Amino acid sequence: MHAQSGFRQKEIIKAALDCFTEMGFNETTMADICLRSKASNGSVYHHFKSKEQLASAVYLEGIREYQTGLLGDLDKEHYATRGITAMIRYHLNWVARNPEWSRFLFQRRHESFLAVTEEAINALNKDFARRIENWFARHIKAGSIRKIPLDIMIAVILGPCQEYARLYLSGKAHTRMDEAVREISRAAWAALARKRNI
Amino acid sequence: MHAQSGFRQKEIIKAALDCFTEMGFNETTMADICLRSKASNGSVYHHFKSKEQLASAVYLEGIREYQTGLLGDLDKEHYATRGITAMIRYHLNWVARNPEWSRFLFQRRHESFLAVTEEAINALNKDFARRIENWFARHIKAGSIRKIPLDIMIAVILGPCQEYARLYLSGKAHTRMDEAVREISRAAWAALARKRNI
DNA sequence: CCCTTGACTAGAATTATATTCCAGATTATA
DNA sequence: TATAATCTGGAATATAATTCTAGTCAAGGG
Repeated sequence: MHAQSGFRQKEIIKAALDCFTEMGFNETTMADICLRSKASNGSVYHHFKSKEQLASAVYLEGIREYQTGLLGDLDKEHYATRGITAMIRYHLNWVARNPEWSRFLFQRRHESFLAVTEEAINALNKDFARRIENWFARHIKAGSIRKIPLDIMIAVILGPCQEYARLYLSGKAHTRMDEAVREISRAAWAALARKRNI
Repeated sequence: MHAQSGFRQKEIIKAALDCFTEMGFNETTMADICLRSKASNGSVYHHFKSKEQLASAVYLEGIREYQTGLLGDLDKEHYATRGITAMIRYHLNWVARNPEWSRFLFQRRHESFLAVTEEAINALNKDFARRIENWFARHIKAGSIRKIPLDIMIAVILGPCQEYARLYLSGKAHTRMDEAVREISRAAWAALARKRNI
């Protein structure tokens, strides 16, 4: 192998992410990515068949990291309240720790370039959704969470996180993150709890 | 004037939005826009100095329409509960009625091309934010809504709308929209009400 | 009525950038 | 070591944005 197999590939993905965060997706040229990754044009195109596919690869790398971590944290929690808080905390912490990935993942979510890796992304999402769904089903059955359609559930829990994260990433959030976790968790729990609650 | 002043301009904006929705921003070429709007290359560049600026104009047109409508609905409501429901209903209805604008506005929100019209956008947003802020301040003062930082408030109300809208627009929402309005309103109210509530 | 001006339109020329191509280098393996 | 597979470099090509030049058209002043 040259150095390590996959080494170049990772270098290029890293460089691409850096460029995308610094200058935006449309603005970064392949030449920028070559320069930053110290790989030649030919090399980049050997590993990724287009700018779009490279962007997809960046996306995939990020989403995988995010999802596995979230599921890890969630599975540790057996009480509904704590599980929901854990999700919210995980999401916001992840954003704080990985601002570049976050920007890319959450803002590029609907880019058409993702079509290139659609199957891979769908596979990831499907498994992720299934496991999240199971967790909720368990708690609805047990009676600790109100019976609400899953899409609404997701909207009520993740929506506020996303919106706060958006503000946070653009420097427009005033509330500290730990307080945001508390407040958003409280809101989510008030909305989802079976019994009356503060 | 040729025909009507500003007529060409509007034609071009309309054509651009159509192209963007059908093929995505990156994928549509200026040639596509010329073809669809029946304007020549030169004409398009006479009215808009770049593809980016054209996209900005599209964005601006949409956001203005959205914001004025929302404020209109909100100002009609004097009870806190009803105001919050009105906001949520307005948002989701707007998305349902204007899927193309919605996709463009909410997905392109962070595109760097917006920098071109930054001042105009900031001016709109600033006024919008001020008026929203006043509405909430009134109700917090009156004691009907818990005292929560504004960014969290926005996150808790608009976040779920956005997330549901995203699912809706990509055809992944299962819950009907009128039910979504009810559920999300209930959730928001549970989270924000000063007194215990269902 | 003619001339000038400014707003607008057309399409060709230019430039920037993504993509393709191919020759050569490096590594793994037989 | 021979050979195939993988990888790299950079030039050549293609595509699409942008600029440029030469107009057309309507309105108003002299």
